[in-house]
Order: sequence, then structure tokens, then C-alpha cells
Amino acid sequence: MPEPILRVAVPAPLRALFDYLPPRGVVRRRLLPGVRLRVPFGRSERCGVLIELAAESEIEGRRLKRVLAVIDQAPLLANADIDFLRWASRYYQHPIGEVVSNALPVRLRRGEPALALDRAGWRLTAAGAAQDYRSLRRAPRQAALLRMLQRTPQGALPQDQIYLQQGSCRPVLRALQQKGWLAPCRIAPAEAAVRTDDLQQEGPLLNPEQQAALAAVMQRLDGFDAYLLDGVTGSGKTEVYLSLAQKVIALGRQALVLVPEIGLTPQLMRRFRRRLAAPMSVLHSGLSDAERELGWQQARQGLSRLVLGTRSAVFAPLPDLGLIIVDEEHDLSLKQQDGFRFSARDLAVVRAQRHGCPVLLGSATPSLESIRNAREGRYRHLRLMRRAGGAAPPRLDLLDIRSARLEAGVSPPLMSLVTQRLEAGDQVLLFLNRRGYAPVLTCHDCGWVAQCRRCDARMTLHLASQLLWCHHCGAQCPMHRLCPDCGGERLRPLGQGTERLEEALHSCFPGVGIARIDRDSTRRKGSFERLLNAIRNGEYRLLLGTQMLAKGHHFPDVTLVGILDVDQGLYGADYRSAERMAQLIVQVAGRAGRAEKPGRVVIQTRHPEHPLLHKLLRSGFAAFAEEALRERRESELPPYSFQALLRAEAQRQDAPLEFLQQAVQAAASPAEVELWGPVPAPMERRAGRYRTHLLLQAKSRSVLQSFLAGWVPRLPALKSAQRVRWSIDVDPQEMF
DNA sequence: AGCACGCCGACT
DNA sequence: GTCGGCGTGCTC
Repeated sequence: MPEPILRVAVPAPLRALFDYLPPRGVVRRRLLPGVRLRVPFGRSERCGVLIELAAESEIEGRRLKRVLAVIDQAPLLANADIDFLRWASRYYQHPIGEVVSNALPVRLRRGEPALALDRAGWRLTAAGAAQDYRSLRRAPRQAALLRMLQRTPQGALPQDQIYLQQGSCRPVLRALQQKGWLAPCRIAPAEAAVRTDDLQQEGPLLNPEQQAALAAVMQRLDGFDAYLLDGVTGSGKTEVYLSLAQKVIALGRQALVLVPEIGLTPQLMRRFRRRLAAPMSVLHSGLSDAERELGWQQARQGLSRLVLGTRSAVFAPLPDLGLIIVDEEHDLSLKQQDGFRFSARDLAVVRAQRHGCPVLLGSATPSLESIRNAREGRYRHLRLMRRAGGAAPPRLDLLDIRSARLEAGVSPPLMSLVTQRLEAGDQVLLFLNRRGYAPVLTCHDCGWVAQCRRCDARMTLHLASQLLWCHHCGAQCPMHRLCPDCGGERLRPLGQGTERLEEALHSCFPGVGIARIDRDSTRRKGSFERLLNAIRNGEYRLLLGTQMLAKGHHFPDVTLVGILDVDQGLYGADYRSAERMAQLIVQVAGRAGRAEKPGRVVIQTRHPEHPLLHKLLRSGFAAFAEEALRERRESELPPYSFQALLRAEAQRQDAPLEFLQQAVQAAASPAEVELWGPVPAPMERRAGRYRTHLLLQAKSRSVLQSFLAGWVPRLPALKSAQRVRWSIDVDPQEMF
């Protein structure tokens, strides 16, 4: 019988599988797709994943190398997982080796042996089981330990559990081992016995809207359907998630829950844990490599019944997958912005479809893509219009600040509202999407401006740390005391950042507790949670912060929200900026108010006539989205067309342009795909590299897909490709 | 991406 | 005389 050819995904930016001969002396039944292989690659070795077996290879026999070792006893990925990864690799035109490697926890990616799920523990020996613990009168701790083990049915317990009940008792265990009564052992993980009784625990009573949403999904749990759960902030989407997960787990299936950011996982996890008696895994970047691998393995072996994770968790292998939930489906963090640029939301829908299970996308401000899908019947549209507990929706007002004299970015009318609310004993939230003290430092004498040396951008002044800081490349330098051009002493900060706003508010409202929440003030681990708790306890009356404030956390005592600068978002660099600003306004507004104290939102703007802004305030997000969708349709922009972005960057200014021009020439000038550019990126130079783009657009996804399939694989052969870093972004969300 | 080969400047 | 700079080419 001839040897099979092993087709392997090797982590390298090469768009192909690599063919190998089987290792010598390995039985064929261990060569299953999904096992990891150690392979020789060029002049080094790598860890790849076996994707398929073939009868023959296109590579001539003498060039084929032999696999060095089979790492795993059993496949890490099931065939369905592999097919899904291959689909993703094709759709995003990203090398299969990197896609597969992306789907594995780092330790496994590096070829390290899989962690054992069993835990260190101690068991009774025959002598120990026979011993009367009362004979140990002089050693009460030994007696207690012996008794504890004798009382467990298996006569063995994991070490961490022993420590939990007896305190650390290493010497005591040692003493019992010396006597020959205890021996160390390994304990297998608990069976995922789902206690159905425990799962019947009822949560709070669902309101009719929540019940209707739940019933709609419950109707068909055994096949694919996509749902858009469109629920205003505070309408209780999470309760619907919990109830659904509960039902799905009770049916013996696994639920996968995707969230945009790790900041949201702990509180969501707590809610799931409180409600579900089933074992769970969390998968996000805040965990150690070992923790992540354990969670992943537990998911893969069906031990955890619910997996909660950030975007990469969409690839977690789940043998009994029965439901996928994507929370905050509009959130940009669900799209990976470097390397393998996938959308976890879109892949969740594809995975559910291929697997045959429901997928639920939830948001108070759905993406235009999802709204269109719902309108055209591809998704079922479930609405939650009422805030749970009957809280009134906040009132939104525009404040024209064209002729106002601003104090640290706050207009007099807003300032007096803040004063009123504070005097009434309420909390006030001010939103300013710019951290640092001031975005510009300039010389009053000669007009010099602090510019980043490696980017086309200004340095942001951070006064507390006395630094100039480029927010684009991370470069820092000590704050100048004198103008480097003219030596003048009159250096002035221009514009507002959160640090400066905090300073100004301190002098306006002495004695009022002010909490500033941005990336700088919450850098240390746990400080965000601490601040949130202090806010809930009423230690702070004035809250100010950036984006971070807009996500997930509710502040019931806030009755006034001020959005200080909506304009930078409204007229941003790309056609999605209005959509994003509307989402931000609604999300920030949703942080405030409760039943007896409705919130009020005041938005400062220099463009009070902006039509989309008007629509949003007068008629709400749904109406805004309708209007925005109409504009998109008229101008044939997504979601009414489909885009891909070819990016190139290099140290030399002309190299990216040359590459993209050659790429255009390499395109078989298809009439149905428009190529726009190449044009310099919005900020051409960033971190010392010049960046240029080519935008592709087509009327249908399949036209774009088949064009990319014929074109992208030919790009590496272009001579100019060697001189640039290039990448393709399918369904790009951001243009920089 | 790695890694090595290859051909030109300042140094123990 | 070499160490090492990064251009170029290859990986089954």
C-alpha cells in the first residue's frame, strides 16, 4: 500500500497547504485530520496541523519531506472545525496556516503537549482506608484530613479542594504519606453531568417582549436560524440570553457567547454562573496561557457547557454546539484589526449555519448590515422596546455651541445644568472621547506644534506624567519646557482632553468627588472595577471619561449626560462615522436614569442642522438607521455593496504605491468589480511607515469573492510585493 | 514570518 | 583580514 500524503497547515504567511510524507513507524490510524504535527520547514521546524490526507501530491516526490512527529494522540480539531477554518481562510483570503494557528491557544500553537485536564490530588491507601482516624488523637489535623478522605466515596480528593477545606496543609499530607496511609494521585475532571433540576432555576419573570423573543428562538432549536435581538439599553437582553442558554444546556447542548471586550466578561460571567449550574469556560486575552488552554480543552471535550469569550472564541471547538449568542453585535472589537482580519459576528452566523443551530445577535444599536439582513428576512427581527422596570427613555437635546464661550470644552448652559443636577444630589456623566490633557501643544511665539516624528499626527500632551505622547504609534517624549524652534517660553496646550476637563471641573466644583475613567486612569489591573464600585457607592458625583464609559455599565443615579464634542465623530474620515457616532450617543445615553429619575442627555455641537443627528434625536435610532440605510443604498455603499481593502505599507514612500499599481494591472479588469485608488491612507505615515490603499467594491458578495479568489493568490508573485507589507481586509470596517 | 545566502563598510 | 548591515529568495 502506498504511503498517504499528509496535507498540513503550517504557520507561515503562505497561501497553501504543505505536503509531507508520514513519519516512520507511526500507525496510520493516528494520522487523523486535526492532530498537530512537528514538521521540518525550510531550515527549521514548525508545529502544523494535519488538514487532510491525499493519495498523491503535485510536488515531486524527491522534494517531499517526512513529518518528524505526531504530537497529539487524538485530533484537537474535529472535521467540522477544520472545514470551518478552511472556509474562513478562503473568505478572508488569509493563509490557512495562520488561520488554523489563530484558532488554537498559544501553548498548543507552539507545539507544546496538551495540558492534562486531570488535577493533582490525594487518595487513601488500603492501610489508610482501614485506619481509624480517632487513633490520631495527638494529631488533630491529620485526623481531620483522614476523616475527610474516608468520607468521600472515591477515597480521593483534588489537592486544591483539600486546601480549600483544611487550609494549606502540605506538612500534614506529607506526614500521612510517610505513614503509608495517603498517596498522591491524579484526578480526572468531573463528568459534565448536567443536573437538569438545577437548570430549572427560574430567573426573574420575563416581560411579554422578552418572552416573545425567547419563544421565537425556542420554536426551532434544532436547526439554523439567525435572529437580531434589537433591544433598547436596559431592556433586559441578558435575561433573554440567560434563559435561552439555560434551555439549550438542559437539552444537552453547548452554548457559545461572544462579547466584544474582556471588560464585559467578568460581570456577564457572574450572571451566567449565578443562573446556570453547568460548568463554563471563559476565553479571553486577560487569562494566562495555561488558563486559556484549560478552558479551551474543557470546551473541546464537552466538559464546559457554556463558553463565554471574545472574538477568537468563535473558533472554539464545541462537540455539542447548540446556540451562538453575539452580544453588542455592532461593536467594532468583534472584528480583528490586524493579521487575520475576521469578523467574529459574521463568522458566528456562518458557523451556526454550517452547524445547523440558532444564532442570536444582540444590540441596542444594531449595525446597518444586521438591520438590512433583518429587513430582508435573512434574520428574524426580535424587538425589546421597553426598558425593564419601566424606566423612562432618556430625553436627548442638542446644544448649539457655535457662539458659546466654552470653559474646558463645556458651554455655559451645560455648566449650569451640571450645577443644578449636582445640587439636587444626582450624579452627572460627561463624555469626552479624547484622553490626555490636550491634543495639541503649540508655541505662542512662532507657531511651532509638537508633531510625532514617525506619524502624520500631533503629539498629545499628558500633563500628569509630563509627557508628549503619540496615540498612534505610542512614541513618548518628555514635555518641552521651551519651544524647540524659537526658544520661546510661551508653550500652550490647545483643545480639551479628559485630564484637562478633570482639572477644570475640580476648580468649578471644589469638594465634589470626580471620577475620571479612561485608559490612563484605569491602566492598573482592577482599578476599573474599583472605580465602578466607588461610583455605585456614590463616592463620586461627577463622572467623566471616554468610550470606556459607553460600554455595558449602568449608572442608575446619573440623571444628566453631557456629550461634549460630537462633531469630531460626525465628520470623520469615512462614511461610517455618522453611524458610529449615533451608536455611541445612544450607548452613552443608555448608561443613565432609572424609573423614578429619567435621564437627560445634552449633546454639544457646532452642526445642529446635521440631518442624521436630527433624525436620531427626533425619532430614535431605528429611524436614524432607516435614513442612513437609504443614503447607503443611493450611494451604493455597504451594506448595499461589498468591499475589500488592499493595504500596503513600507518605509520607502513610493514602494506601497508601486505595489498597488502592479496589483491593479494584475487584475483581469472585471467590469463588475470597481477598483478605487491606489490612494494614500487617511494618515499616510504612521509609526515610520508610509501607507497606501486600494479599495475594491462589488454589487454582490459572490462577485467580489470570486474576483478575490482569482487575484489575491497572484499578488505574492509581484516583484514589488517583496518590498512592502501588504494585507487584504475583506468587509473592512475602518479605512485607516 | 523566519532564516540563510550574499555582497559591501568599520573594527577587535 | 573579519563582523555585520539589510536586499533577495525560499519554504512541501
